[in-house]
Amino acid sequence: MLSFKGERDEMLKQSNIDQFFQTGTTQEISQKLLGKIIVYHQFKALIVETEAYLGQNDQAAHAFRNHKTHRNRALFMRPGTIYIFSMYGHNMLNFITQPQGTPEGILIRAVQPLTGIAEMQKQRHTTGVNLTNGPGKLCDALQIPMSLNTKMLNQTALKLVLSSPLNRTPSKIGTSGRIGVPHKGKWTTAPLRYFVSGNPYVSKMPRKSVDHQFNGWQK
DNA sequence: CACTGGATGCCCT
DNA sequence: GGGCATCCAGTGA
Repeated sequence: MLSFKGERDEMLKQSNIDQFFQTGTTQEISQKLLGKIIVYHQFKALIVETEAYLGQNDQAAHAFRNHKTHRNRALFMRPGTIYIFSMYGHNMLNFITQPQGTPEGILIRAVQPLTGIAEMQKQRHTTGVNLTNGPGKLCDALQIPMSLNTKMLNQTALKLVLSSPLNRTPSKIGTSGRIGVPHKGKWTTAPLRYFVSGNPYVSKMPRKSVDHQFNGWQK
């Protein structure tokens, strides 16, 4: 009985996650993720850069031509599923969007650390923006393991916080083609990468265009 | 700052 | 055995 309210709250949160990841296009959800918070154990960080991958028609997506293997099976699961794959020895964190069976997802490319920064520095053997300004770097910094692949967000230690006083709103959302997608025609140039304009933790953000006062967030 | 090449682990053919 | 949704240190302006 005592746990009833707690369980109800958990179910509410879960249906919020479901809603969030299947309301709107994957491009729209990618932009809504900017300023939301990832929590993993003692680590908290703001999402500042995302990329949309659009399923079976997208030449750059792992699910291109409805390609399904053991490695990418998470893509075909429920919205809010965690998809992690490793490449060149680095883990990459993705969230699944759209109803089950539609293999679209969002790659988290960069975050701005909020808590656990000392531990991140120890883990990464570096400081500053290099802690988390890339998809492999942020998984290393937050120590996100492959074992979370195919798990649901918020059902393990890895949470996504959709509404909190710590969430921020970008002053301006920048777009570009996705990184590392060469020679794929319109899928190379399509503006499917989204970032908080002026945030120093965005990958390849020129030092010159950094907003030193607000890091690209609304006040 | 822009560009380069080597290291790297794991999945797939 | 190849390819990759990367990272880093090195070079040369």
